[in-house]
Amino acid sequence: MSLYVCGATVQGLPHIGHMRSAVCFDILTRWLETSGYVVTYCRNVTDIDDKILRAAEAERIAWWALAERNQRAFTSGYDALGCRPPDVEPRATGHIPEMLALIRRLTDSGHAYPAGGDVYFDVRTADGYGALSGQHLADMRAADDTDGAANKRDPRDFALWKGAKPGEPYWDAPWGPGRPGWHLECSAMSTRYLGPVFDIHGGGIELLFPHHENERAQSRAAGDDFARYWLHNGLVEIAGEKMSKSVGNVLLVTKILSQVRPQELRYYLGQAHYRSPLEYSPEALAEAAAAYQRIERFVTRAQRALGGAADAPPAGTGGEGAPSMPALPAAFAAAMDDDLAVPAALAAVHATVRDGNEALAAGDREGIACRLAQTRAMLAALGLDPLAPVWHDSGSGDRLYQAVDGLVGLALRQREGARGRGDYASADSIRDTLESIGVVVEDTPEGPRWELKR
RNA sequence: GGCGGAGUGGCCGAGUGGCUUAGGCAAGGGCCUGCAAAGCCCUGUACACGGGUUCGAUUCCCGUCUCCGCCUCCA
Repeated sequence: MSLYVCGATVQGLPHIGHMRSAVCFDILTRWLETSGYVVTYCRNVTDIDDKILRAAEAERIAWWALAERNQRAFTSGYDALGCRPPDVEPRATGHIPEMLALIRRLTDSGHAYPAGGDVYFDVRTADGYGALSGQHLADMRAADDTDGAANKRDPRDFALWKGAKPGEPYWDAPWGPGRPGWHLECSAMSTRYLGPVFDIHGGGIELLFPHHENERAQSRAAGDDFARYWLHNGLVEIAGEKMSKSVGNVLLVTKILSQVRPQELRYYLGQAHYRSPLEYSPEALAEAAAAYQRIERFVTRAQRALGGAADAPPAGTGGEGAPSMPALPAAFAAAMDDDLAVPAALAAVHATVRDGNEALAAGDREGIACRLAQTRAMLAALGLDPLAPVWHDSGSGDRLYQAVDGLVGLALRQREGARGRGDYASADSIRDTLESIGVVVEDTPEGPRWELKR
């Protein structure tokens, strides 16, 4: 199964809208793999465009340094949310020869024409232009396109190659120095890695027109069959408006991650159906975090009840263990098979968690083990296994944790002593003190437990 | 003006022609607990509005209103 997703134009820092797209397609690839497909996942990086040049100029740094820096920020965002890296992440500037070759095919076949240093795609020569997005050429508003409008045969024609203006970076080309048009980049890179026909092309819904329509038009005009299926994720909105750089209402990933843990943000972004718009609110984010914590608590309690030792992660978590697949509940699989109905799939997760909690209350080890395995398998398919290594720091924090655990243990022993004497005032005082420094105490049949307040 | 999507109970968010109480969060009651916490059980006003089809519509059809996206760079 081959998958191409439009990644970021690295003009700025990643916001949670970018992350939603990444999470949606990460869930898709995980589910395809869980279903037995071998997936080749390609997500591009647009590292040259007008906005990048402008931003670099404003910061007085090189455009490529700005692009590189922002790309790293995107990568850390994807990593933090447990999105597995694509198999290939091509950058536009690394594929100029492929792009020039594609333009050549289009000019040779009469679908493109050079004009004034640019090269344009002639949309009137494209069969079925508009079919993907349902647009009709006649009904479309003419773009008040700034550059090059005068050179176009038709106002709807779009640039495959943009002639360099003075001071702009450029690559040499038969039509004069310049740089590739945005739509062309994706056509060239997707077919370079996935072949002239591939299975799924994804991206945000705002890319449907003109970006994807144009990709499709030029690739098919060049003789490539191109994508078999198109998937578009809905946008994240704030106060009834889409979140975007151009609107100026972006919520940066780093900012949200100072409020919730990455796995909670992932749960939030992934819980709505991928095609639905997602209206952001701090309350909704907090609810998602609470819902995830409920699942997580079951997993940790079940682990503990079964004797603790962390077992191998279930299939699909990105671990390289043998894919010994625990049985996924049928309701979960059916939901995921139905156009990736994650909300319904999560209902199956919660039902299993409830069963598991009942098993815990009853001390039914077999029931606990079964529900734990099922829950983790389902969560792994969503990239949300609470025990997956991605969510846990390793190394540096351990000694500190040991020290804190020892100190808290000391306080808890004193509290147990007070409770044993019936001195509940002292016991509660100790509990309150611990809570005031962020340590939540919970009494269980096996003795007190503590964890950091979230 | 054209194209596409959406309006569901306090909130988020699924779904279906007549029992899905979807699920979660929040709220109230109960069990458990020294008290809590966690967990489990129970509980509530829902399907934008107006018509129509139907034995029956939140679910189908028509109309109206509102919102969002795209038609220009954008996950």
